[in-house]
Amino acid sequence: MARYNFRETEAKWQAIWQERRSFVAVQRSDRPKYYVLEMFPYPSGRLHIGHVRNYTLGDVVARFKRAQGFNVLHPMGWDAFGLPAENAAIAHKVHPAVWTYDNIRVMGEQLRIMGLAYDWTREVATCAPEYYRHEQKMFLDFLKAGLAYRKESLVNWDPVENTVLANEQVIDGRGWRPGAPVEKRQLCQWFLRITDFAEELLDGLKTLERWPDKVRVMQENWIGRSSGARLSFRRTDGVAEGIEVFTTRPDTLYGAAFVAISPNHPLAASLAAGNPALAGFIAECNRIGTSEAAIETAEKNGFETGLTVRHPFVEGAVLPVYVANFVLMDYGTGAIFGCPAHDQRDLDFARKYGLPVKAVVIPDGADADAFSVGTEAYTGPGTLRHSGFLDGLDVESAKQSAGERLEQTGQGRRTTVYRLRDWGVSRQRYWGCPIPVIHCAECGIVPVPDSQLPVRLPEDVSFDKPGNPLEHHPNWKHTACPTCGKPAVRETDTFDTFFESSWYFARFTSPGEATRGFDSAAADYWLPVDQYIGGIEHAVLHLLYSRFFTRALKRCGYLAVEEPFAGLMTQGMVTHQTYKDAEGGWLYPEEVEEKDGRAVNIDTGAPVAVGRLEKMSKSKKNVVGLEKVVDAYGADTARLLLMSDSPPERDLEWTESGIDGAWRFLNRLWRLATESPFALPPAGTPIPAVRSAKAEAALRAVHKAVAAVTEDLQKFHFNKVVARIRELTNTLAELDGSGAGEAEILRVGLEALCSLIGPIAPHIAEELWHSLGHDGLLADRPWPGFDPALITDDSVTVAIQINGKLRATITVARDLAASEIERIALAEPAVVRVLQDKPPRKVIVVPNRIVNIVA
RNA sequence: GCGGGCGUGGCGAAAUGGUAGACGCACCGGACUUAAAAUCCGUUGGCUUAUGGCUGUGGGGGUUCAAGUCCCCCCGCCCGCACCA
Repeated sequence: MARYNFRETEAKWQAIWQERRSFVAVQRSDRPKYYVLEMFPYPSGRLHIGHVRNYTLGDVVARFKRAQGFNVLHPMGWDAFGLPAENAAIAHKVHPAVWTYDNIRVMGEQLRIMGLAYDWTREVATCAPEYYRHEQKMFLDFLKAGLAYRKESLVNWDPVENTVLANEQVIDGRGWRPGAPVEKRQLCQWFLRITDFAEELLDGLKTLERWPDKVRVMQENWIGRSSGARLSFRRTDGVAEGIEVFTTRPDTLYGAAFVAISPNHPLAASLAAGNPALAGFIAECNRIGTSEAAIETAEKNGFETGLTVRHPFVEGAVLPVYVANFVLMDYGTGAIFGCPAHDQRDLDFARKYGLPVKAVVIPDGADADAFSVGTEAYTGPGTLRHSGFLDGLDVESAKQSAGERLEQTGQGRRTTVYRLRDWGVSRQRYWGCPIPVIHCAECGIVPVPDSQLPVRLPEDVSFDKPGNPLEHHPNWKHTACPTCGKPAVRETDTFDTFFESSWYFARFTSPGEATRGFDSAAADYWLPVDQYIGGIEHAVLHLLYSRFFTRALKRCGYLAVEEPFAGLMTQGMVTHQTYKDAEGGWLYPEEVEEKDGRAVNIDTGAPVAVGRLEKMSKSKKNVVGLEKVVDAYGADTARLLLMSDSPPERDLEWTESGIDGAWRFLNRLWRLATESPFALPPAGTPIPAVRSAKAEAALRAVHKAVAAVTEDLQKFHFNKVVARIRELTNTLAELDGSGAGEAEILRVGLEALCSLIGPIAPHIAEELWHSLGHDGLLADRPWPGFDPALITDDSVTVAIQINGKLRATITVARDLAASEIERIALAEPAVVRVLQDKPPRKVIVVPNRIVNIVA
């Protein structure tokens, strides 16, 4: 018999699925809907095998849910705007659009050979005007709703990419993609008012029960809610305007020793105008920058301004005002009061500048007068002392009470602040969606009227000069003001590319919709996405932006849901060993072979250093090409390995032996179905009532496997699914046809195996299903059920322990009375031997499971 | 510093508080073969005086008839955030 010919088989079934439109989704009410989505890729070039784990995970879910009777939507598209296209344009003199669409074509082909059950009729590319025109409209709606605004502010500037980055896109002081240190620049930029939703976005996390805790925590931290009070310190120099600070510890106000403002605080700037020394100090602070390394090593420095302010509660008491380098302008009010005894940073500062340290929170059990703070601030619980009206209160009550007093005296109010900043969406680049506004000298900022949408990117564009090509374009930006008709200039900034990915999941519900981004009825039918799958790296970026965007769209009447993704799975990376030659250069896996237990260069024989497991990436050359694997083993084999061994959220190591093992298994399954040593009865032959013990056990194994695989698929325990399928295959392989019913049960078992492995290895499953004599598609078959009576055995193995140690096992009838089990257990030779005639002190019998004898 | 996660054979991993190591990879032995590949069968946590015994889930304690699993303390690794007032 011929080996399994995966090349022919996979191509054949892919063609049939396409021809029969098997995975084209239709809105219908007779089945519950299920929307499964993988984070769509940026078309950057070619996919390697590591990329497709994500898509395979989604595909297994999609195919399983479809078999279970859900109306499944499983679309795919391209997050097609982005800087790499422009960099390629600069490096290779190729137009970004050409480069992008080339990559889409190549990567689309790659996805197709994996046999993924996508509804390709819904494919979208976000760089198409038919797509981005709708987000221009959304932006204008946001503008009307007050959710978009323009302001000048200090922003993150990436000097390599020559563009602004949002806070979320700066990691450790560096740009999120190329990793260049980010600078601060004062620029006029468009922002989306994500902070309007800070509370909702935080509260909404609680409803996302099918999200990993890790992601929820990360978003929680990013939004960063703190409750406290704002209060204004009155100046002693008669200036009416006070210094407003935010604090989470109003209870410690009696321990206040100073007030400090940020070097970027407006007051600091105005004071510096008449004070060269202060101006120098501020310049020094800004020079050091905000990078992590700089912050780590920077000493706490302050500059005494000479200003003093009045204590809010203590008549006559005054505090000095400093400019301090550790006070951030963009958190709270850009000013703090310092309570050295109960804040480590304030303590360090106070010690350095000789400020008083007065403990006002006394730990329970400590002597209020003797308690003092040395080099470590006390931040724990306790009782308020030396604190006027707060004396005797605990910390929580004192916060309350101090807040109330501030409100009563008109000096402040209790409030909540967030770490979250508004989302800056302006980018100074070409390959993005143009921001649809016009700057008119007379009328100011004028939205582009709907009738003039989309604002298309010009096709004739030059990348000769550094900076924004739209800015340099000879005529694109020149236009007439829609309001007054006079010459005006287009906005030349484009949107952050996270704009496109913030609503594509809604576009997929009605991708042909021409008047709006999507049809509301379609969005309301399909959304939220029931299962979203992607990398953890978007925990705060894309996943937070999308949650905000969905709420903003709801406010503007586009759709009804608030949370776009009801379930989220963050898959681990695919890793591979790394190889380096003597010069420290990376080598591809195919350049390395093993010889006498050592890794050597396949051409030169030179020794190769085997490095640690790392995420597959082009830069480390530890990638395995997708076509290479599919050519040698087929898509099913690759899919099987990607689902085996590791649970989805953990990393998966790609190895040659792993792919061999997966390939061996598929061939074993193939042989079992096509080369059985005894003839299978025709499809539909009933299983005889009288059957051999072996046949009976096999039948039960089939039902148990169906039950277990169904449950494990539901829980996304795909590695266990594969184990169950292998187990059943092993059991069926032991049938030799000698006993009554074996042939019928082998057929039933093989049919079940087709169904069970269908979501993972769909091509071979279809082929075997067909070869077993079925005409229809396995993909159209309902998920198999099981007989509950057959998944429990009539006899059970009961473990017998003495003092918790296993001494024997006995096989008894299921649900045998405890007293009977105890009698049998005590008669076991091993038990008798260990007990040596001494009567047991106690016997615990857990029916059908275990007996523990306490001797 | 704060937050989250993890720690089980040579490796990837299983295990509603109830027989630790399912399933696989690798290794070793055997069958088939002139030979190899492929395939099939078998062994494989460690120690041991071996049809048995002891021991074993990062370390230490605790709860329980029974702990990889629950509780407390400690160690190590990974990830995220971080001058956040």
